[in-house]
Amino acid sequence: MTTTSPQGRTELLRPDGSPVRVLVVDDELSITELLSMALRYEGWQIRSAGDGTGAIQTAREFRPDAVVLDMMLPDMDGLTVLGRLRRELPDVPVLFLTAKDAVEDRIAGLTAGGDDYVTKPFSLEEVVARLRGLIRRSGAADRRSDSVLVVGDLTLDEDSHEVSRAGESIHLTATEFELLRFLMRNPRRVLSKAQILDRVWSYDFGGQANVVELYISYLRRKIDAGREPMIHTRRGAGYLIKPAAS
Amino acid sequence: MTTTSPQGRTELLRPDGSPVRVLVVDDELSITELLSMALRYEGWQIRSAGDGTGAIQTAREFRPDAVVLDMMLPDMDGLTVLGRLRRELPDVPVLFLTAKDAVEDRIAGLTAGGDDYVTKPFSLEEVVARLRGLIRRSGAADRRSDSVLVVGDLTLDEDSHEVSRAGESIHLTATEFELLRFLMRNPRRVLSKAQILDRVWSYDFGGQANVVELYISYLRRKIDAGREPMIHTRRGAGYLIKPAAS
DNA sequence: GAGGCGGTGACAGGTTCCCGAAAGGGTTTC
DNA sequence: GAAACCCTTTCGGGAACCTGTCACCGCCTC
Repeated sequence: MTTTSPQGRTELLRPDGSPVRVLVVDDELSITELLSMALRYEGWQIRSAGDGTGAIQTAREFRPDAVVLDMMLPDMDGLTVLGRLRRELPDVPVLFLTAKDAVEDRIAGLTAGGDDYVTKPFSLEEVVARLRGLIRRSGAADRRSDSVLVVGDLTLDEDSHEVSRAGESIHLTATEFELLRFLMRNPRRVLSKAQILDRVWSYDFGGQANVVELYISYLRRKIDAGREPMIHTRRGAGYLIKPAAS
Repeated sequence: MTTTSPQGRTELLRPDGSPVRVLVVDDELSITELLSMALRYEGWQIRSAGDGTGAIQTAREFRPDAVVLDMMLPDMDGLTVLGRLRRELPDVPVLFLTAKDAVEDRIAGLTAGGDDYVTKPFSLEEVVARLRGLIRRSGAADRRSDSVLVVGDLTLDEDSHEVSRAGESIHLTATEFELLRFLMRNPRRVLSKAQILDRVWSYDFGGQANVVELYISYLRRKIDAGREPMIHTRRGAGYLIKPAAS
């Protein structure tokens, strides 16, 4: 089932209409708070834990529909936590958080069971998108919620990462894709450069806000080139996307 | 739920009909008083605090629907206050106040959870508008309150910053937009130049009052040009906006 | 008809935005 | 392991745009 959130976007709901529940496990408070805020904003119900023991306990009574799990916890190994989680909740999908340089064989095979992972530092759009994918595929949310965003004659498929305008396929780089996804998930709403930076770039990105301008210009070249423009600047406010015919 | 206030404007209310509650936190008394007055005028119930400790205490018993939080407090770091606030009130949206030149990395990630910020010096219209947006989106107020102001055949969308008259789209600059928003939120009421200056321009604006006349003339050119005028002068009193056919 | 108020053109200064160029880092290919 | 390639980011110039001041004129009020 999908419905329209207070934000005006469609959100995932369980078949019974109650909000999706997500458990966030990380030992860094700043990370759990960042994630909790972002995921709550999706309309999901969030609990967090700071270590493996707490994670198992919380999982037992909270019965989440998905888990975000840092592989690096103070009290026990990520794989151990995973094992115990699986005993409690055999079918719950898990999104792993790993350090960028964490050896790949530690996480090799983890996605085999339908789980997924992202490396730190991550962007919130990425985490939200992967989590949505996991929940959708797990069947915890209604299947009718599909993965295609449509704004005017522009479509973006979150599953296949395919983008097309007026039937014509468009190739985007990873960053361009995430930027466009964020815009399209908030159509007709002005998004400030700060908001865009906060959602699309990694939380530790220290660079200039003008990467946003640059990537907007890339998107325009690929999406608006020679057509009625869909990406609009609101000077002093931000950017927004809307169907061309209006 | 929306209702009509004594001032004749529609205002946000909680689902149970009680007024929205807002906590204002700033160490400068002049700022908390300025904001308290402006927000009370919106029909909201206001409490204020001058430091982080007071903020947490007040939040605990006042249970606000939104918080205005200066990032620069005497006793503790803004992020610390935020963390403790979140523990008390996980879902309350926060509007941050930051110095214009406060480096962007201090506020990085803050908009991610759906929170927002304005830089000092701010205009009251801006603060009120953002706060309304936050409260609306948080679901604390009734969903029916939407983001579109309508006066006659003139509409203004606070989300997309779109303005149109008789279906025809009109492009406004940021200042023009805030001025029109203020007029449209007070239709059929004369607003003095002093009131307009106080609400639409920053509280430290030192310039001539004739910027108001200037911007009124800009608005007329864009909104009333070649049409039945909606913006009217009340000589010696101020300006007002009303539907053309009356 | 004098004085005050309001409207608007012209303009300067500042800000914001766009995008070319190029560097740095990572990945793929051979 | 080197070369080639792609992606991301920084830098910076130039253009476009926005804001507010000043000056002048016209209209309203008394």
